Amino acid sequence: MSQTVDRALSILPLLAEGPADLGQVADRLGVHKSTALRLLRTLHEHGLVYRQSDQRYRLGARLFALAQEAMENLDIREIAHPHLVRLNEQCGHTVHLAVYEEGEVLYIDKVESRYPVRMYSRIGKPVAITVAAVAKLLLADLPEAERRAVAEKLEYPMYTARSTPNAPAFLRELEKVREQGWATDLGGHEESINCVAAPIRGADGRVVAAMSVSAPNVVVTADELLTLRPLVRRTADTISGEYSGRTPIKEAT
Amino acid sequence: MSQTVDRALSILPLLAEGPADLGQVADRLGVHKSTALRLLRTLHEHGLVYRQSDQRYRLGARLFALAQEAMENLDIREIAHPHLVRLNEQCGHTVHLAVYEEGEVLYIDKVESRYPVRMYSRIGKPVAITVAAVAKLLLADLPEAERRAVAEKLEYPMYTARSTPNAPAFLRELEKVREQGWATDLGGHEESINCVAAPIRGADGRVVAAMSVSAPNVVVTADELLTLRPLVRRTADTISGEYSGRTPIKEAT
DNA sequence: AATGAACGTTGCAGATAATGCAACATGAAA
DNA sequence: TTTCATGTTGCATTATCTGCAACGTTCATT
Repeated sequence: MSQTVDRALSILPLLAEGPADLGQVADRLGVHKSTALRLLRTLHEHGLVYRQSDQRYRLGARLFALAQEAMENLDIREIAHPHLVRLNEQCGHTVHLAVYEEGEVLYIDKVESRYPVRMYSRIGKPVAITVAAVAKLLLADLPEAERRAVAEKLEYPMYTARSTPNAPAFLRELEKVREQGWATDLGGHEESINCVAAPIRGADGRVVAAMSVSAPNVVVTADELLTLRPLVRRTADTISGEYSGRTPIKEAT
Repeated sequence: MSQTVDRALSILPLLAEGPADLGQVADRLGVHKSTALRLLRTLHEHGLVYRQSDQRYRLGARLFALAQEAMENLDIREIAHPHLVRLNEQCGHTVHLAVYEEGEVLYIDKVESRYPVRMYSRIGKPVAITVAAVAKLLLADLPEAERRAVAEKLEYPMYTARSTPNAPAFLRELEKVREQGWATDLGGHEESINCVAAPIRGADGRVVAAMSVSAPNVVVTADELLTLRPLVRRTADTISGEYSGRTPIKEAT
């Protein structure tokens, strides 16, 4: 809707792929170098873009700070966190919290069981939307039309033999999930990992978030993991209750 | 340098404080509502801004994804990570990796010892720059003039009685750190936590990152922690060597 | 050492594209 | 219902962005 801003913002995903110099940016934007320069300068002033020692541009530090603040402002995350921790203490496995937003599902919290490996690589990162248990719950709650639209537009990578293969299969799965009110991912993303998930609902009954417990086959079998379903569900319901009761009046000045 | 883009980008930090409606955004930008609307729409199309159910705007999901990708593209992080893990295995304590960027110091990696508590609240978040051991190392390496300028502009919050109180004290500390080539934070941020840090240098000798080991008093005394200094330093030097040797030719197409 | 290429940078004139206005639409409150 | 607040659209004005061409630098090559 605003050409200049549109161009400027298009630079960000471009730089996300890796550092680029002025010429490359200008080319990929389809504008003159001087134009690209001025856009980059503006992005730079706002800290969204950084100029490294070799003169090339890459994404800047302010971006992290913004993402952090945004994350911390999410009401659900704040409310849910202690419950996720408690659940983790009870069952010992990894616990996730995820939300849906315009075609994407992303983890906004995670409590890990054992290994502290690369935790940051997950939170904030888009979820494998076609297979993750939390994604199924979040998508299953969308209005029929939107659900269809999203499902059609997705890609269906076969992470494993059990991955959801295509849109029709996905929609069927969503329908099932919708009816039963919980979801699983049994080796659909990584061969040896299973998950059970439950929805967190707002006051109006709409699903506002979803949480899951994940564990590798070597620790517990899928069947054993499924015995946790009532516990997961109870936790989710507790969070739902707390979230619904709350009046989030926050008058920013 | 570009007014339109400048205005649009100013919306982001504004929304980072919390959700806001059209009127509030327009007011704080000092522009007409219609203008603000069009800017917000453009931000929205790029996923940087999300419109929640109550019509108010808040920061969007794409921001997280961008921050993620940006982080994963940092060469130093990639190179350093395995070494951080190894160090963690050897000493058992929390290990941090941080970089400096235009007035800010931020953690870009972390390997935690025990509790998986709120790891995400740290990575990507600006560091307590006036007290953190890694921050001292990074700032100590700046050219005299810039170091002064940064030090003058900082705030000096007294987290504890041992926090750096003001700019002169900070500059003295930086001078000391600069000479000795390592740094500590002994209860300057949180009363019971101590850190030892060492610099990671590029081929030209400039400090490109800093790493530290942190542990609470209850686990090891400050003196005990300081015995780890050689180990930390050796690890940092190893990373330095690996980072310098590398030719980072990455022709993005 | 000198030449040339590649890249980043600046000033300028023209024209596109952003702005504010005013009117309309919508929905909530009185 | 009326009223108020908020979001939205079309349009004329003009401020703002664009592309050009020339200049400055740096680096590699001859």
